Order: sequence, then structure tokens, then C-alpha cells
Amino acid sequence: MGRAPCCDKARVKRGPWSPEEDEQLRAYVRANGFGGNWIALPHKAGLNRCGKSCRLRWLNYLRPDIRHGGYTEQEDRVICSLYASIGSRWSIIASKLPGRTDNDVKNYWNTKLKKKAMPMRGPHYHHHAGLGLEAGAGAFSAPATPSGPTPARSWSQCVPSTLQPAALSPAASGSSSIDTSSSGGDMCFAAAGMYQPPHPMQGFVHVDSSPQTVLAPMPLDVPAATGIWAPSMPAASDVGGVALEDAFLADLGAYGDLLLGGFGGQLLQDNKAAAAMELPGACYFPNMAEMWAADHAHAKPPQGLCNTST
DNA sequence: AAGCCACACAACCGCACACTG
DNA sequence: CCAGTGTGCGGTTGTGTGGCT
Repeated sequence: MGRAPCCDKARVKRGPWSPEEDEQLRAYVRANGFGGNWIALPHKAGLNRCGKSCRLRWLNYLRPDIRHGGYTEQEDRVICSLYASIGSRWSIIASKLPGRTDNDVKNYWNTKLKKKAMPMRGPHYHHHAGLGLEAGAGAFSAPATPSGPTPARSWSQCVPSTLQPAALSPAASGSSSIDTSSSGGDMCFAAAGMYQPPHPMQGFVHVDSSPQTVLAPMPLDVPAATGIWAPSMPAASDVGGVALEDAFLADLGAYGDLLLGGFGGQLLQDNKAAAAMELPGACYFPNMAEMWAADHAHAKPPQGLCNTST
């Protein structure tokens, strides 16, 4: 028996919203909030729309703190780095970009950033950076050898078993789920109680171009803080301005650059990262979140990953 | 000028989860 | 504990627009 549809699709208006409808919805939400029930809202607001449509319209376009377009390079880096880390968890990625919505970020990725990132694959993968991203969240391509095709491999082929989900099992970490529902939610992969890399760079794994060869995690002399699992990521607050969290960006500066070293040829900034990029046949996992995401592309985040905001 | 194509963005769809009675 | 319902999310589709031939 399936569930009842949320609205009568034959009777509600669909398609693009008119300015009048926008104003009607905006005025109603301003005056009354959404009342905890999007399904009932359109009727109360006098809109001939599906509740889900109203919710989407409000969240993505009518909210006062929404920004559209004008993505900065910093934001590009955040998106690319997080995509490489956790895959297409757009709500989580968007939560790190104040004023951006998951839909907006998703569209931006699909139309712009993906193209920017994908062509970087190839024989000189590690020099031209490349996210090494293949289709599919969390999947990546191993660096191609000059003479052969680029084998696509899952992370599970590349990371030590101790870093794989068995060790990072959601079940092992207990309660709670990610809550990205609140605006400005600060998703924190605080793996604090869940996973701490034995070495600051333990999460980076050196993988030989042979599909079966997994080398030891490579300790590199870089700062310990990481963007994703840092348990103390500050909450984003300044929605209107340059609102990316400094600490988070600083983290990306260290690892994001490593990950995105040749992104646009501009981001490879420090010698350590450069040295890392020179490692032959290497690919890198910046954190456990990626590992989790890769193997759980269609599942919810592990219990225990938290949202520390609000 | 018309037709075609690619791109960008808005909106929809369906599923899974959370909540509630 | 279970069923029903609302919400959130990610994938996909639809549509408008601009560039090229």
C-alpha cells in the first residue's frame, strides 16, 4: 500500500513561481512562520501549491539570508574538498557555506565545478591536481600510469582495514544523526569520540598504482588540524559577509590545497603540499568522512557524526 | 534570421528517516 | 511496537537563455 501523496498533483499549480506567489509565501512566512507544517501552509497562505514546493521555494530562494551566484574561490575550495571527502552530501556541504543552499551548491557543482575538476585526471594527475573524482560519490580514480588506462577503484581498496568502516562503524559510535535542518547548522564530523587518526596525516593514504597495493599511511609533516574531522569547527555566523569560518578555511588551506593542489593551478601553495603532490602514483584520503561516504553513498551518515550548532 | 545545441538554474520526484499518536 | 504522516535529502528533469552555425 504506498503512502498517500502529499498533495493532489492534479489540482496544485506546478512549475515556476510567479512574483506574486513569492510575495504571498514570503508575507505569510514572515507573519506566521511556517507553523511546523509545510503541508498545511499553502492552504493557510492561500497558495495553490504543494507544501513541498512551498518549502523548497522558501528554503532555496525566499529566505532572507540566501545568496545566489558569485561563488568565491574559497567557496569553490570548500565545495571541492568536501565533495572529495564526503561525496554528494549537499546539505552538509551547504551547511559549511553560509547563505548557500544544498540545491544551489549541487547545481553549481554539476554545472561548473565538476567540469573544472574532472579534466584534471590523467597521466599527470598528481601534478595537475585533479580531485581524482570519478562518477559516484566517494569514488575516485587512481592515478593513471602513462601507459595504461585509469582504473577506478573504491577507497576500500586503498585504505588500511583499520581505517575502514568496520573500525569506523556507525553502530560503534552510538546515537544521533546528522541534523542539517537548521539554518547555519554547523556539521561537525567530530569524530572526536569516534575516530582519531593515530597520526595527523594518518588519513592520507599512499596508494601505489597497482590496484592491489596498499602502502602504509604516510605521515607527512603538516599541521594536525584537519578540516573535516576537526571537532572544534566554529559555527558559521556571519551570513551576509565573507562568512566562511576562518578555522575551517585554514584547515582547507593545509589539506584542501593538498587535495586540490593543482586546482586551477593556483592552490598549490606550500612546499609540503607540493612535495606530497610529487609522490608518484599517490592518491590521498583526507579523512575518515570520505572513507565512510565512499562506501555509504546511499546511506545516511554514521551515527555519532554530529551537528554542533543551534 | 532560424535552427540547433549546450549550459545554467529552478523545480520536481521518490525515498528514507524522524516524529507522533 | 507499529502505522501514519511530515520533513529532509539527493537525483533527475524541465525550461529558459545565450552562443554558434
